[in-house]
Amino acid sequence: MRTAPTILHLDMDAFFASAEQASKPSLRGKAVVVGGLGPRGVVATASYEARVFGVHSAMPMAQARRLAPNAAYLVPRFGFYKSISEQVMGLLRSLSPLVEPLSLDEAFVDLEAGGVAWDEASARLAGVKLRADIRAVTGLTGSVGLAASKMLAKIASEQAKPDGLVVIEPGTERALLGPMSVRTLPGVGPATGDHLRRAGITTVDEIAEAGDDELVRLLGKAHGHGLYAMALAHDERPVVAERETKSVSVEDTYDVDIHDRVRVGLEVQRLADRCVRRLRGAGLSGRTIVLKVRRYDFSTLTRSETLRGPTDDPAVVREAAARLLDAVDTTGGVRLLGVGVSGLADYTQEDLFAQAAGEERADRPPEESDDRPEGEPEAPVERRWPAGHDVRHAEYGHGWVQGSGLGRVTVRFETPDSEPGRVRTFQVDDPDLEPADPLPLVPHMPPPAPHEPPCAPASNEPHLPPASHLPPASHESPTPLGTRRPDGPDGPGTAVSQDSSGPATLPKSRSGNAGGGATSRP
DNA sequence: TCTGGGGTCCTTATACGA
DNA sequence: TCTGTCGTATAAGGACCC
Repeated sequence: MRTAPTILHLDMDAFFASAEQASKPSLRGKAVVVGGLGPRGVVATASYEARVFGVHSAMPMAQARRLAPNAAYLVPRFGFYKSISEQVMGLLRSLSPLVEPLSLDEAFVDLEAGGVAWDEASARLAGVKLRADIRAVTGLTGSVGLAASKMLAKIASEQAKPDGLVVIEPGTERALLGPMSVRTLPGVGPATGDHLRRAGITTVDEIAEAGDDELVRLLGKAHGHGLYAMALAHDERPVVAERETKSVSVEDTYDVDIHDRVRVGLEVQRLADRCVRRLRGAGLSGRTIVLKVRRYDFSTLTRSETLRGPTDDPAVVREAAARLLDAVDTTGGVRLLGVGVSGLADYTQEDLFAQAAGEERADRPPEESDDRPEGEPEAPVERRWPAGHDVRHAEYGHGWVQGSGLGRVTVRFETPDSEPGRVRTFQVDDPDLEPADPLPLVPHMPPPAPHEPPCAPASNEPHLPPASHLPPASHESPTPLGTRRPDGPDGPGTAVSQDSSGPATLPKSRSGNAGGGATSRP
């Protein structure tokens, strides 16, 4: 156990929702819910304003809509979040080479390995600077926990939320942890929590009192030993930078249960192809094919088959998945299907074929293109406008989809550094309207990373000057609410005019940030 | 109106060869 | 040679995490 709080845990605050608010001025200070919008969607992230209504992650979307009917409901844009995440991870890696990302919005950093911190004062300093850098580079806030172990650093960042920093000083861990709920400890979810409660254990102290043997008796060897150690604040897990992938899988939940057996078979084939595409994209192959079926009553079963050797051949995976499906009773309907591959190896069959037998590939079908059901005519390419996605209009410039339906799409025209914009409605097939990449959240980002997706160049739309033309601090909006751009009728009655007088949750100015957040590398 | 998607790890049962 | 045992692989399910 370390003697100084040199493990840092970063957790971005309501990440997806905050990113959307930063990207869309009209949503700042408002309830925003990001998640699946279909009839079976769940909440991925709710903004703090939405949490006031009781909305939280993993809640069914229908329930969220009942609790917060006036919130903005958006579909997740993972590419956008990933590009922000890469900026944040870059900042973390400037602190230490030992960074362990847990997800797009969370990571551990070993500050000692980076040489930037060895005692409490230096660790705190690194945490403070990190938070400032994140704010400057992304415009978003993150919470930081510092402690002598991973578990405690994570608990600290949880306490720091939102937008804070908490240090747990070595020596104070037991006293801090003792009165907390068992659910605080990593690995204790609803089931284990219930299990412990039935045994009369509800606090961390009570786990410690119960003893190692009792925990193992209740929860089994691995879980029991592990939990007992955690309760004593013993956690020696190292920060691990590189984790190798153990499995690759794809799954779909359908808006309505599928009853048609033929259709089930076709869906499984599609999923197998998608899975292989992902597998190949990662340069991997695998031996074990897994089929997952969730039935109408939510009962879930998996069937798996292990091949003699690893494959990344779509035909092989499709056939294995089809065999596995043969052994599953789907009467009553299925709500979810999934295909996965595990037992991964580090090469692709592509390589082997290329080496061994390059010629017999000719008769294989072109597998990349068959996501589309064959026989599908290509003509009726109904353009889809997912809520929250960026668009560009030839005349009105950059905006985002506020909603669509009945052949029309409603767009709000605003950019991360503009005032809240106005709303207009178009036909879904309006030729002047096209999908666009997200704009950067902060004016001219520090190092224009070469691998950055094509969201880099700021708008060249004449009505909305690029952010870099604006004065640094409080600028006048080129399109203040209420002023009109030339011509065009206003949006229809569906447009809700929004009061933006409330304080923005997110910082817009980058006052006094000399380095632009580009921290020096050690 | 219920309950996503992509993972990880653990437990238990079973088969099999030495 | 028969039987029990041990270790390993496989299969299935469950809990948990973000």
